[in-house]
Amino acid sequence: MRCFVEKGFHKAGIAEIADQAQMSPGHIYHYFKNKGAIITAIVKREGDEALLRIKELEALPRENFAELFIQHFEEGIKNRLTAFQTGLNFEIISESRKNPDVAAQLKSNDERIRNLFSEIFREKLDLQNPGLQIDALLTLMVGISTRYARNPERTSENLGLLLRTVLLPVLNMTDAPRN
Amino acid sequence: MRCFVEKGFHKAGIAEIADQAQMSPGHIYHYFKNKGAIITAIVKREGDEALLRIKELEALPRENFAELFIQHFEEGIKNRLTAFQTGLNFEIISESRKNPDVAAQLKSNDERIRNLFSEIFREKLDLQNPGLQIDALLTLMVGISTRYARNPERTSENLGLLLRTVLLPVLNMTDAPRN
DNA sequence: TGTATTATAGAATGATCATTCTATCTAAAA
DNA sequence: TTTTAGATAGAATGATCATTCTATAATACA
Repeated sequence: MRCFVEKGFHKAGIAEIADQAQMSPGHIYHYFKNKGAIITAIVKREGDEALLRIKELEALPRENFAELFIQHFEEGIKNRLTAFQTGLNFEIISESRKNPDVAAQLKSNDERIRNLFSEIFREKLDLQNPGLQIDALLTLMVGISTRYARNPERTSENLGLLLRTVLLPVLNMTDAPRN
Repeated sequence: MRCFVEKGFHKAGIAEIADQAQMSPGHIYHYFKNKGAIITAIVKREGDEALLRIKELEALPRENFAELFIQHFEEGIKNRLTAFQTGLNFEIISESRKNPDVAAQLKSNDERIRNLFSEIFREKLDLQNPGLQIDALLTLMVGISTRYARNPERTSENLGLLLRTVLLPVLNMTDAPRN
C-alpha cells in the first residue's frame, strides 16, 4: 500500500514492494499471481473494512438519526480521511479503469455497501426505497474525500456546516418518486 | 487524449500516440519536450475551456439565479460529462499526484475557476464571501462526475432532483460565519 | 533420522518503451 | 537555382521492470 500510494501503481516496482515487505521479489510471487493480484487483494480488504465501519451505524437510535449519522460521518472523515487513504483510493479507482479484476472487486464492494446502507436507512429513516438518498450520500462522500484530500485545511474548518447543509436535506427527502 | 483515456497515461505509448496523431514517434518530440509535457498541455487546455463555460453564467439574470444556475449546470453535466471526459479528468488528477508540472497546472486551473465563481456569486447572489458555497459546489461537481462516470443510467434519471435537493440549500446559504 | 514440502532468495530473461540520433524531404528565401 | 531552416520519419539506444528460474534454507512428517 505504501508503495502504491507514494509512486502510483505503475511506478511502484516489485523490487520496492518486496523491499517494503522485507522479502525478495521472487517470494512475492509465492503469495500473488502477479502485481495486479496485490491491488485486487487490497481492494477487497478495504471493502471489508468499510463495511464494518458502516455497520456501526446500526447501533445508533432511530430518534434523531439524521443528526447522529452526520456526527458519525464527520468523525469518520476527520479520523480516517488521511492523505494516505485518499491517495490509496485514488490509485484503486485509477487502476480499476484498466484492470477488470480490480473493477469487479470494486463493484462488489459498492454493491455490498449500497445494500447495507439500504437496510440501515430503511430501518432508521422509515424509507421504503432509499436508493436516491444513497446515491446522493455516496456522491457526497466521493466529492468530499477528493477535495478534502487536496485541501485539508480549508475543508476541515467548515466541514460540519457543509455536511449539515447538504446532507440534512438529502436524508429528509421523501421516498423517490416514480416517473 | 484518446490514448490516455483508453489506456491510462503510463500504458499509453508514444508509438500509439504518434499513430493516433498520424505522425512518427520522433516527430512528437518536435512539439513536446517529453510525454509529461503532452498531458500538461492537455490540462491547460481543459482549464481554459472550463473557464469559458463558466463565463456563460454571467449572462444569467439575477432574479431566480439559483434555479437558472442549476438548470445550466444540469445541461452541462448531461452534454459534457461523457465517459471520455470523466476518464480524461481521472487520468489528469491521477497523473498530478506524481508529476509536479501537472499538479501546478491543475492548481492554477482550480484557482482561476474559484475566482471566477467568486465574482459571479458575489454579483448574482449578493454574497460578500462565497468561499463556502464554492467549496460545496466543487465538492458536488467532483462527486457527481465521478459517480456519473461509473453509473450513467442511474444518475441521469434523478439528476435534477438530486441537484435541486443538494444545491439549492447551498446556494441559499448566507455568508460563511467567522468562528 | 531421512524425506518431502514449503519458504525464501536473488540472479537471468525478455519485454516494453521513452527518448535520441541520423537522415531525408519540403518549401521558402536569396 | 542554390541554400537554409524547419518538418518528418524511423531505426537504434538504454533503461526499467515484471516475471520466471534455479538454488538453498527451514520446517513438517514418516
